[in-house]
Amino acid sequence: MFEPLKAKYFEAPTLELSRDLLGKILVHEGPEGIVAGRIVETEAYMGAEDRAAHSFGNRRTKRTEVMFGRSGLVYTYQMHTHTLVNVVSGPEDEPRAILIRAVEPIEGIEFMAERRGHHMPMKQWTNGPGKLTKALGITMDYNGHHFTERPLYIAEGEAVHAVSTGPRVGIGNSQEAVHYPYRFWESDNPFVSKFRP
DNA sequence: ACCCAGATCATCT
DNA sequence: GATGATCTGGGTC
Repeated sequence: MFEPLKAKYFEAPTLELSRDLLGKILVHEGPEGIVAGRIVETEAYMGAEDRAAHSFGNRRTKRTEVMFGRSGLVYTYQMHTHTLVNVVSGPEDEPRAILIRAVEPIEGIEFMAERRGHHMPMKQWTNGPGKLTKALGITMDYNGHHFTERPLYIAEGEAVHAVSTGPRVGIGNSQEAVHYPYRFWESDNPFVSKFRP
């Protein structure tokens, strides 16, 4: 089946890792069974110097604390009623993270359908950061977990065909950071999220 | 295009 | 202790 990647994998520079995570498999071995999705969209948040990052200016709160830890840790946070999941990146005390914005359903289709609602077309199950956490059953309980460990981990996958880059989504008030090309997605993949105008 | 659900945090009072 | 903003999604208009 799927095997977790080693901790060393997550030590790559943040932008490189954001690009490389495309095609990898996000796996959750939940109580009901295995659900997995192929990562097709990510966004890098570059820590102290990035106005769009929670950790801008090394802001350290209960929420951002895990971003200061070692690479490969799970950073989850709530956006209104939704949970969003990030991969912590960079050495300790460099509070960088990569937001997983979209995945392509691979395994456990029936569990995803159940959690997202059978009336919804498959394309809309996981094409957004709040949607994929719900589809895969990822909750705030995983904050501080490590992506090399079951039951929530990242595994080797199928290489991406082509990668596009562009500005990040939904960071309107972040001044100069608004235009940084820190969003990565697999070109023409139908499970990539819609840009928010 | 708007509305609202409501966790977390900064910035008030 | 209250308010306003946010890395969003679903429903409705």
